[in-house]
Parts: sequence; C-alpha cells; structure tokens
Amino acid sequence: MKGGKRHATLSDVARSADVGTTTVSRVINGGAKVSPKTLARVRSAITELGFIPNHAARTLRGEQTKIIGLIVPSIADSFFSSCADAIQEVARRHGTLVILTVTNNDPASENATISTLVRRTDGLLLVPTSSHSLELRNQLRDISIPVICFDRPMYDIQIPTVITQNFEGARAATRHLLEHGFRRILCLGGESELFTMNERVRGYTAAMKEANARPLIDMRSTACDYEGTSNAIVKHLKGAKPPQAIFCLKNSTTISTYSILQKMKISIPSQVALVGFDDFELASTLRPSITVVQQPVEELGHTAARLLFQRLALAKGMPINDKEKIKPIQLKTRLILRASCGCREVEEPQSISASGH
Amino acid sequence: MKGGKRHATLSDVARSADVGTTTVSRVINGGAKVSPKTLARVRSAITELGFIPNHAARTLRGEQTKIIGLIVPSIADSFFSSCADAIQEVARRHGTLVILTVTNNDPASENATISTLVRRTDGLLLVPTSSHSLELRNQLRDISIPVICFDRPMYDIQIPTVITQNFEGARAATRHLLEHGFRRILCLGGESELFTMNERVRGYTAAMKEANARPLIDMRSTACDYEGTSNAIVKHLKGAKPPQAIFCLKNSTTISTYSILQKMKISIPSQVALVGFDDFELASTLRPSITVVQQPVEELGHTAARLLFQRLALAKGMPINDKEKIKPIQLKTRLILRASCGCREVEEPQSISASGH
DNA sequence: CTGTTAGCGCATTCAT
DNA sequence: ATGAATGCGCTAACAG
Repeated sequence: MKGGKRHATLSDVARSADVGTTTVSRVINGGAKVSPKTLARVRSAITELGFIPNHAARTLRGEQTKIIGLIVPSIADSFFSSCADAIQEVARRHGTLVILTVTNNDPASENATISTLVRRTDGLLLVPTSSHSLELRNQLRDISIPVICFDRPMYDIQIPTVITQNFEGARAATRHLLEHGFRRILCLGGESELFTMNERVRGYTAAMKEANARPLIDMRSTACDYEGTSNAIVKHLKGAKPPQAIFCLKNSTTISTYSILQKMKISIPSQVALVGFDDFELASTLRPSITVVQQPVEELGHTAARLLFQRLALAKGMPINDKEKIKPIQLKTRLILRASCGCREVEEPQSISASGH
Repeated sequence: MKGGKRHATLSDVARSADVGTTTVSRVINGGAKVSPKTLARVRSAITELGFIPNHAARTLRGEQTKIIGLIVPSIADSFFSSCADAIQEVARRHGTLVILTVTNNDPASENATISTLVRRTDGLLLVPTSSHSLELRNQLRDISIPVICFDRPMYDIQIPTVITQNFEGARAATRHLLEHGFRRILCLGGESELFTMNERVRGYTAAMKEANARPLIDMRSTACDYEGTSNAIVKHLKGAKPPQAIFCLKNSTTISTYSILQKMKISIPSQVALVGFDDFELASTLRPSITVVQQPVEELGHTAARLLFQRLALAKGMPINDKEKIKPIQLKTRLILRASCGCREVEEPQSISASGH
C-alpha cells in the first residue's frame, strides 16, 4: 500500500505488548536484561505490527548513522567503480550503508558535497580533487567525523591515507622499456595537477635520469582527449628523433594512443613500443596485448574502508590521537608484461582470408 | 578538530542572534516573513557559528530524507556504473543523495537491502534480481515509498519501470546476421533466469524463425565464464554443421568469445562472424572491431531517476493513482555496425571520432 | 528485570 | 513580524 497507514512506532509496540518503551528498546537492541517471556511477547508484537525502528530518531539521539560517505571524481570510471564495489562490500559487512557522490574533480562540488555529508554520515572516504587545496584542508580540519583519503593524499594535514605506488610503478615501467633498449621514450597524457599523474611522471623521470636518457614529457591539456593525443603523437613521430616507445600516464590515453598508432599503421611494438599505467579489461585481449602497470584496485577500496571502520570503532572508545604521524599506506603496483612492450612474440594476427561464408 | 566541540544548533543561533528559534527556522528555510534586519542578523550568526541544520531532526519531524536508494546487481559492471553515474547526476540536481547498494543478484541480499532502505530513503531505484519473485513482489507492495524498476521489470505488480528494447535489439542483430547470409547462428551465453537475457533470446529466436532458420541456443550456466564459453565454442565448432556466426547475449560473453576465437586462430568474420549485445569501450578499437547492440545506458539511468523524482513531487500533493495501468518505458537500442559481422573491411582504419563513452 | 521521564534538534501551531 | 510551547521516535538515566 503506497502511502498507507503510518508506520508502527516503538510505543505502539510497547502498548501492544503491554510493556514499557524501554523494554521494547532493549529488545530491539539485542534483548539483554529482558525476561524470556516478555522478550517473546515483545518480539511477536514487533513482527505483528511490522515495526521497524525509525532511523532518524536514533540518529537524533546521538547514535551512529550507520552511513558512510564515498566521494569520488567519477563513478563511470572503472577504476573508481571497482573501488566503490570493494568499499560497499566492506561497509555491508559492518551493517553500514554507503552514500555515493561524485565530484567530477570540481573543488566547488567537492566542498559542497563534504558539507552535506558531514552531518549525515559517520565517516568519509574521499578522493581529493586537489592534494594542495588550502580550502579543502581547512574544511577537513574542522570536520567532526573521521575522513580517509584514498588514491590521492592531502598535503600538510594528518589524514589516514591509502594510495598506490604510482612513482614506483611508473619507474618500473620506464626501466623496463629502457631495458628493451629504447632510449627515446615519450611520456604522454594525464592531468598535470593530479597527484597520481605527478607521481607517475616523477617515476618516469627518475628512471630516465638513472639511465642518462633525456625525459620527454607531453602532458599538455590537449593531450587528454583523443584529438589532443592524436596531434601530440603525430607531432612527436614527425620529429627528427621520433620516440621509440610511449609510456602513457593513464588508461584513456593508453587506449587512444593504441588506436591512433593502429590507425597510422605504426606497428606495435616493432616501430613504437607501448606501456600504459593502469590495467583494463581488454588489455590482454587486444592484438598486440598491452603491457601495463596494474594497480590493486580492490585492495585500495578494501583498505580504505577498513581503515575508516577502524577509526569508527576507536572513536567510540578512546579519542583519536592525532598527534601521531600518519604515514600513507602505499599499495604495491605490478608491471604486467604483455606484447606491446616487446616482451612477447606479437600474437599471431588473425588470418584475413576473404574466404566466403 | 576531530571530535571537537558540539555542532551549533538552531537554538544556539537563536540565542546568538537574539531571536526565537522560530525565526531562525524561517531563515534557513527561505527567510520568508522575516524582516530584512533580523534576516541579516540571523544569517551572520549562522555563518559565524558554522551552523548546519541537523538532518536527522528534520527527518524526524516528518520531512523528506533527501536520500534515494539505488539497488543494483553490481557496481563494478560498467553498465550499472554508467547508470549510477546518470542517476547520481539527476539526484544531485534535486538536492538529493544516493545510497548505493549491490545485491550480486542475490534475492536474500536484495530483500534485506530493501528493508533497510525503506525507512531511510524517500524512494528506491531498483534492478530486481528476479522479475517473478513472489516474495519481492509482496515486499514491494507493502512499501511506503515510491519504487522505480529499471533494466528489468517486475511482473504482476504495477510499478513504474524503464527498460531497454532487449527483444528488438536482439532481433535486429540476428536479422542483420541473416542478411549477411548466415543461417547457422549460435546464440551464446547469459543467465537464463534474467529478464534481459530471456528477451534477447526471444528476439534472436523470432528473427531465426522469421527466416526459417533453426535457432541454436546455448545458455548453459557453464557458458557464463571464460572456461565454459570456451568449451561451448569448441564443441559447437567441432560439430558437423558448425555455426557461421555467433550472437553473444552479453558483454562478458562477447569478450570471451572474441578472445577464444582469436586464440583458436579462427578468423572473424570470415570464418565465424560475431555480434554482441551491449557496447563496450574498446569494441571499436579491437581488430576486427565488434558489431554490437548498443543500449542507451545514460538515458536509462536518467529516465529512471526522473521518473522517481516525478513520483516524489506528486507524492507531496495528491496521492498517487495506482489504479492506472503503468506501461514500462522502453528505450530504443541501436545496432552499431562494425567489422565483426562482416560489414566493414576488417583491417581498415577506424574513423577518427572518439569512442562513445 | 521493568517502567517513568527527559531530552536529542527541528518545524510548527497558536499566540502575541 | 516574532516567539513560546509542543512533539516527531527513540535511548538512557534513574528509579522501582
């Protein structure tokens, strides 16, 4: 019945079971200190009336909301949706719901979202739009609920954080390309203002310098979409000393680059080798398959969520000691060797026989 | 300051601004019937104290929760995460938050989730695990908040629903393969208990029968993962009359099939043509690119969410007329012709336009 | 073991 | 235009 009779309340149950409201409250909270008889009576009254505790009232009384907030740049992005999946899973095990919000990497939206969420959740899992933002830092400082950052940290503020080894992953990838003998390696794509991208660039640069190779980085904003990537690649390949390999800083750039090279009939890896940061479902299915730096996405979500619930559990008892230095948890990345870097025989291309149907 | 001083309340503001609580309440609710002077005074007090209305209290007073519940089988699945993205967007425009829950297609989990959500949200967007479940039907009947189903309908109960044209899409795909001259078309993959899969099979079958071709369907549960799909394909191809084309009922099957055929060195489409249901990011990048039935994912989410907010708006005023027959909204699917069906030259470069998503 | 009572923070009559 | 008082449903003292 849509909009039917009003929901039964605790006192309805009390009246029906002929007990006090306290007793009912005890029953719905575990039934401790209630005689078996009354317990049974109350329980049957509860089911009879279809009573469900009013959550708002509980919250008003100062209980936990049993909701956490998840703030990500995008949920359509498979990286974050996988994180969300893991987080949801952990939350469910803790009897907690997850409010999903997306910022689109917009600080204003992020700010507003956090404000809304603070009063309505027990804690926050946040992918900060900017690691430097003073405003965000201040906002987080004044927040009364635990916040965990993941994927990207916040600087100059002690917040539990879990990230992946962007630097190490990128360095390993670049080193690998260098080991293949490539010296002119183009580092392509990515938003230069993002922590993750900067770390990856740092890793790339470190590896290049180790090898006395000249870093060649192209992160111009135009390189973010297909068109921009295309222009960039054309430009670099037309140069006097065209790159022998390309290291893509993120998923979408890898994919764009891959199809652009294909379109240009530039063979991978024999003419230009390719390694991408961040694995994706079809990376192993494409021909050639694509070598990538893989991030432990589920683990990232799980760890962040667990950290939050840990805080939440602590918060009940002793107050949190914010004095202690909090070091970000860094999860390991893995270099997945496939064909595009030159490691494997390029998989047998499909026979393109035009034989009839 | 973690766990610092208690949040300012409405009466704190009232005291600070030297007015009554009523006035403050008026101010935060639009400021009607308040003199400009007091309004300004109260406003400054509000910002000064950093007052944010307590949401639980409002809800307790009978207001809306300004939260809707989203119940999907999985959020890691790009289909549902794209839906979620669209839904989140619409919700945000309505000043409403979204609680994300996943069922993993488990009815028990779904049941529990709905119960939890009913008392804590204004409405629900649901992808039902089963279109037939009596239990779910009863649960939905007794629910006091609006529910919208999407992607899959519920039978024998009037619930606003928005789905895509699975039947028509599959029929069009199959017809297309038939037009290419293929007669032995294998319909592969998919969970037979799901509405969407059944519709697609129906569409496939209808097209086959139209053409007097013998339907060949393999939906055994073993065909759901890579291994199972592999076995199924091998079996069918070894047969006396091997299929000339394969129509995959869902994304993951398409991808598995694609890579299995590749591994078997069976050329697509010259030896076996391939069409999949549901588009995916790299379908156009693979060589050969894959012809698919594309669903309007964003539109699905948008429409479902809009429908819900429409109901929510109505609910305030006149009661909903549940007597009226509610027909599911059916969104159109599109057949995206690429190379794997035989429509394009196999290895010709793809167009320069960026991919769909 | 069990009941009575007093708020949690807010929106809302009903006065003024 | 404004304020005092009431109660939403629940939990937690504090009695019995």
